[in-house]
Amino acid sequence: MTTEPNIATIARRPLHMELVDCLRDMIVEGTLPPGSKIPERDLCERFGVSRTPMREALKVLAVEGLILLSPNRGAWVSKLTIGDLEEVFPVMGALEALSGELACERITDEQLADIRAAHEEMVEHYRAGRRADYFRLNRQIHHAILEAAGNATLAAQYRALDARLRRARYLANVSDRRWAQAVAEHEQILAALAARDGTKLAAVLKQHLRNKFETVREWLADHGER
Amino acid sequence: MTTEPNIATIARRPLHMELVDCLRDMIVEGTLPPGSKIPERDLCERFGVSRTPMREALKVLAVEGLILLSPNRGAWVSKLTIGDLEEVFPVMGALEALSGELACERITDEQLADIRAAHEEMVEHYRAGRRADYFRLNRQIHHAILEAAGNATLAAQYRALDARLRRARYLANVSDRRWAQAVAEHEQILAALAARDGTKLAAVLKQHLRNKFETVREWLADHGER
DNA sequence: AAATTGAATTATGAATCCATAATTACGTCA
DNA sequence: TGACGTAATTATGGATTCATAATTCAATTT
Repeated sequence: MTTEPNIATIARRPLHMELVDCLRDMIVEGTLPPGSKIPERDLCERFGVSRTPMREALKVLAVEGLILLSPNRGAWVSKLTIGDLEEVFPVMGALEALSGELACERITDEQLADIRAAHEEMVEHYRAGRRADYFRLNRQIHHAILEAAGNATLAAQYRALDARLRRARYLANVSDRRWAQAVAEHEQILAALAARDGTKLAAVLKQHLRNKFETVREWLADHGER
Repeated sequence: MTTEPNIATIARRPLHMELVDCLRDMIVEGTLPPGSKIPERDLCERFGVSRTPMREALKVLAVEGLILLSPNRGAWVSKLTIGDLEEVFPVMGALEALSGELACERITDEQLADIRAAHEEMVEHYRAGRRADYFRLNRQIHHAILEAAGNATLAAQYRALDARLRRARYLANVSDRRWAQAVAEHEQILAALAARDGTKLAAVLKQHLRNKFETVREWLADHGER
């Protein structure tokens, strides 16, 4: 929300914010694997900070849903179960659809051009089989659509959920068939955006999301966290 | 998410959680008015706690969006502007619609009966002009629908946004016209739920939400926080 | 009189310390 | 050998302390 303390400030970021970003990355990238206990003291030593900012950071990550705090027992990295997945999917679907509708109302030609460029580059990476680069551009495109929707509240909500899934998406390798399908969907996404067809875009994005979810679901079923 | 530390624990709640709940209420009820600075030290004395748990609580509330932290400058209660409102509305609308659809898929006859009972009581309060009691039951009904939807992720997201608006809804007096309209909509909500008509319920809930928003918007326009 | 500088005050950020709950390790007994 | 109970250890929750950034306010200058 919009409460600005009177004066714009340049101050350096507090330690706990720095820690939140570091820890979030560590969780998303699997350095801190799901279900593992978070060794508060060890982390403090590793980062060279005292427990106070670390504890503040853990409180923040708990609200974001990435870790779970148990009174007097410490912090655990939250697991992602198939059940969780089935809960998160409809919520993200609703948000994703909304982002598509809003983006079509508001996107500028310039923003569209940027997305188109990223799309072309992404397709190149797909053709060359460069998974990591593909994923980077993919993320960038979805981020840009969210940006074009021009709704900070929506973006924040979406990103919070996305972070919880990204851990699994990070590990799950898409099959060739699903990958091809995803690229085809991206073509449709671009077309709908260009036509400013919000209803269409919402539908495509939702389908695209389902694709992602199936990938994660299969991975979870195999590498089973229960 | 579902990570349970191995053993279920009965332990007493940490202080900072207690504080989060207290402060959230104080903000929602206007004891800490929007835009005001939060006097950390004073609050610590008032509650008889040290600064450590208080600061942890402030971090949590900042993630929830109820307060705004400025490095080295302290915490302010976030304001709600009309611009914020227009951002939050579509997001809540999407979540509200989803909750309606899911509730229709899953609600049990027993849950429906409870909601019907609450509805009857609420209508009584409306007829008698008891605003406070009406609001309490109203909130209870919406809570029950969210419960019936059986999606904890959805519920958490919705409640976070709702808390940010409740401050204004708390103060804004609905006009007689809007109040009557709201009650009429609640009749429709009940009917759609009973018929398990998810599409219909989603539409009604969304319209109902718009009603609420217009009330808040008018109040904001008058008692203008910009 | 208004504005600017600098000292005094106050509040925040972070580290350390202490009490207590939880876990682990060990020893005893069935 | 295995289960139980108790002591030792460890980790967490909370209070306190210290350093530093921000604010206040008075004094000086224009």
